[in-house]
Amino acid sequence: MAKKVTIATVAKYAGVSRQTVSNVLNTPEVVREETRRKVYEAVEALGYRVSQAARQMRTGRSRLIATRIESTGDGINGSVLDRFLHALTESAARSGYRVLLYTAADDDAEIATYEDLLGTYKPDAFVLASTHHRDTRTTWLTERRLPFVTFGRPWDAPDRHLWVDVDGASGTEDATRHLLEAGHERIGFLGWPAGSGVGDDRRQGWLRAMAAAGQDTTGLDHACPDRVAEAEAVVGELLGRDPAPTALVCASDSLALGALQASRALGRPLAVTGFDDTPVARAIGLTSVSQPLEEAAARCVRLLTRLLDGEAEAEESVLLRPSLVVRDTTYPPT
Amino acid sequence: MAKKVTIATVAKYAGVSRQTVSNVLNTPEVVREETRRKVYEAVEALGYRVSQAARQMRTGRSRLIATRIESTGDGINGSVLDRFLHALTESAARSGYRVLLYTAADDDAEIATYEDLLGTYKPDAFVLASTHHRDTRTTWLTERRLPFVTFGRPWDAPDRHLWVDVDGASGTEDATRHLLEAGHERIGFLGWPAGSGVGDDRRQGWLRAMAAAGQDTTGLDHACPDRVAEAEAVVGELLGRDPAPTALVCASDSLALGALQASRALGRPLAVTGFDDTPVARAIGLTSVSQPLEEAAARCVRLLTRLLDGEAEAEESVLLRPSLVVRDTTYPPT
DNA sequence: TTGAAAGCGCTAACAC
DNA sequence: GTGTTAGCGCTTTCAA
Repeated sequence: MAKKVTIATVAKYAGVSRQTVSNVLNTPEVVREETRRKVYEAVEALGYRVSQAARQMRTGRSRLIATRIESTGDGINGSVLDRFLHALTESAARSGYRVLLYTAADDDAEIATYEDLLGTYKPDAFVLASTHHRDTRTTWLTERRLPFVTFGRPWDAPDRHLWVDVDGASGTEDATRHLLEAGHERIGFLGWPAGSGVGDDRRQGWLRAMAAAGQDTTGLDHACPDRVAEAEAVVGELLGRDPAPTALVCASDSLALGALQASRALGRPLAVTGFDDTPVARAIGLTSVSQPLEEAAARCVRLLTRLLDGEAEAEESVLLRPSLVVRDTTYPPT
Repeated sequence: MAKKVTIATVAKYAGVSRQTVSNVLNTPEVVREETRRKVYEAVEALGYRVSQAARQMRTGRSRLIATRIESTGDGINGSVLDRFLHALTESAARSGYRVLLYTAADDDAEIATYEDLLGTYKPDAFVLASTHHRDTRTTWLTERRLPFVTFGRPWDAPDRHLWVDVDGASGTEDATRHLLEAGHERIGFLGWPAGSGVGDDRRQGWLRAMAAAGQDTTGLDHACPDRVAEAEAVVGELLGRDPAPTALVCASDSLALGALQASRALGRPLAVTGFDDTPVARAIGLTSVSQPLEEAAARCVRLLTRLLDGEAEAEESVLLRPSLVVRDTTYPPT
């Protein structure tokens, strides 16, 4: 292992004092051009890197962003958070931060983890995903004035915290409009049971588009848990009705996959759209709403760095527009 | 923000010296029972947590394990690494370590990241996934005597580093045997082009099982890139031949999904097995080989902690057996 | 067993 | 513009 190269090594090599090196690194504008160059050369030649631990002891900042990695759950939709996490890691690195991972079974466990982390690794900020009604995590963090951003709106109140989210309603609205343009009229919605922020939001988009087109939606709004098998059952029953919907806007790719399987099993054509543009959608050629996850992650990091640099107040939460990825399995109306 | 509680606060509260507190925390057996209890109480009451930064300055150990988060790629198989990462985070936490994330486009970029990370955050160890032929990362780390484990065998040589892996051949062997027992004889294999360690390993299992059953495999070994669409095309062509295979062991769920779609599109029954038991397999009822990822992650952490505690030499790499998850879509032979 | 002293590498204050 | 001093919180000597 190469011997340690500290700020003192660099100073000696460059023929300046330790402090000057520190200055060059942290407030370069305060050092004379030539000195600065000498120091940079020394840093380069020696392969010097600031020790985070030492820096943290002085500044109290760890340049660490902590976030939770979720258990994949259904797994089809889970991949969305994984892609977000990947993008977050990349964005954070670009801003000089690293992502520290933790797991937690529920909100309480997560809060306990905050306490532990804050005492030990002292992350500068948290990124929370999967916000939900009555989210205790955000209130806990807010009360302690800890910097954080959520990927997902606060669904309860016009909360006093920063967030980044994707406009789900706009996504399902696009999907519905796409089906309307293809000539469909009886377009159903398959979502999750009412009460979830995300799910209800996606339902709104469908309602909006249908209303705009002057279509009646009675008897077309359906819900079931986010599992393929259940969706298949529900849709199977649906297709037996008269009149049956000719198209279905789904709140997730899992539901959409179930719907598609039901329609195939019964040999009854059904146009289906999903949500999240997961690998499965790509694989089976399903039209789906795609979230701009890279953009979302980048915005989270940006919000956070501003917040940490004290330029906070000016910043505002962000609502991004998703896009519809059209694939050709969507059957024409019969 | 609660005021800082340091080791000194605890010492005062417990009525002992600072050093005693440190002893209780690091080498409890050296402190008298009663004193120890007092200190623990103080720690509890004050909610004290050791500062990692300070500890690291003294000990040089960060209690950080660094690992790469990959871009989801195909996404169907990508979920395997995500589940592994989740499990790794959990296992690491149980051993008092946290997982630090980074991204890298290729081996060289990854090595550059090692240098950066080692200079700044000083992770105690690395976990590398997706090992491949001519892996420059492992040699780089080995040369510098940096602690690491790979999830995936070193495919080139009987390398001098620790690894944990899952026996892919055993998995496909089980799958093949399962199909044989169901009465199939012309069982094909659909894998990746020769040259990938993982892919070739999985092919071996199929060969082994077929040989054991006295089945001829000529003309039954197929390969294509790991994408659903390509698999669908390949299998579509295959089913047109005479005689066509009645069953297909696939090296991944992506390939299996493609195969299934081809068989459905043509209305030609085909029994298919996949690999990795991804969410998609679960969703569409595909029989698939499941990797024990939690176990694999736990073994990685265990190997690493031993290594870091100096009990290294005794440790050995681990080859785990996967299990076959049988689902009922597997058609009977015709 | 417990306590005192030193120092890990860095940066914020202040002096030069 | 540059150098000196101090100390962040901890653990590792060494002495009591």
